[in-house]
Amino acid sequence: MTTDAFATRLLAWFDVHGRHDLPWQHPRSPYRVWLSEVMLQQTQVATVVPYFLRFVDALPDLPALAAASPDRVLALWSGLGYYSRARNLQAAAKLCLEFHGGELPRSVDALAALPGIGRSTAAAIASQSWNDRHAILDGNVKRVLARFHGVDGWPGAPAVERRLWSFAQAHVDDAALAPDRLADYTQAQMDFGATLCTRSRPACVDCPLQIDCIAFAEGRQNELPTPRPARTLPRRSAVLLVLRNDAGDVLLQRRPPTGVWASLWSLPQFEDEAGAVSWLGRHAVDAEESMWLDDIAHGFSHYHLTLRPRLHRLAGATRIADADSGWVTQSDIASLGVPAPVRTLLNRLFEN
DNA sequence: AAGCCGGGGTA
DNA sequence: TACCCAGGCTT
Repeated sequence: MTTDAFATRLLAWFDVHGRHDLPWQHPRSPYRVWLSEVMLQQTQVATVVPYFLRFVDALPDLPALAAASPDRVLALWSGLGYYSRARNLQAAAKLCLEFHGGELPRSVDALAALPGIGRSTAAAIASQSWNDRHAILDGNVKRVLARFHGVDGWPGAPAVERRLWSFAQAHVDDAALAPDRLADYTQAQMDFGATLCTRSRPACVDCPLQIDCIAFAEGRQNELPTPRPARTLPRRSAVLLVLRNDAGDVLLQRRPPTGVWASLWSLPQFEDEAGAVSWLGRHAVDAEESMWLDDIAHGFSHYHLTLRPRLHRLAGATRIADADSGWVTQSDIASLGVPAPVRTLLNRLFEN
């Protein structure tokens, strides 16, 4: 199983072609590795880099993260998506302060017991922070192993995923993989999948694993890994109320603690126009002027959403703010967690 | 096992 | 448009 020298060939490739200047590598601390790994869940490197730099500048260590207000953390996450990652991140920081002396725990099992850290992320943190010998299995590794070992079937299927984990474990257990190179090996797998063994048009001519790669031998590198089974996503629509008062401020509401965009600040949202009209009537809102703005198309992983914003300019003093809503200025919005399409809409609004 | 949870890059 | 990405949590 390990005679293919998978790990050592990958490391030799990494020394020449790997990425050695990512921001979380300099300096490389457990806190920065952890933050980067969570940000990188289902999110590409180029997207993460500016968010990572802003986050560590604002909250440079674990105690600072634990002590920050939840709204501050969500604001720093705003635009990255999957906001439960941010909530879990802070919850984990508080657990570390309470149970682990203010640091990340030193074992993968204790890491994986923290919210937001699963098996692969725990292994990535431990190997990169302390050179611990643990296998990772992220999207990159799944693709590389599916090709190298010729594994058929969608990697998201549990049976396929179990096979891929066993291959990943066998490679990391290779005695030829030096104990001081586990951090590099983890990074090498990610870099290899992200830059050479890419989803489309992999650079097989430059591949150090080519002679043992089953997909290449069978000419199936463009067919593996097997794509996810097709699914047609449902379409939904919603009406957003853009209320502006005399001062030009906009009314934002905190969203419910569960569901999409949980606990973020957004515009009042309704299933349809009737719901919006009813809400306006209940709050005795008297619009001086109103108009429909351009629709916003927004895609989620499980449905498509069309947002239909309706602008109302309100006359006179309107008192509809409470603990979960308030009138905000353009500069207020910068410090709040706001869904990306709503932030785009508000930025356009304030420019006019 | 399947559904939920964002946003952006890419072909 | 459709798919994928340094996944994990909930049911």
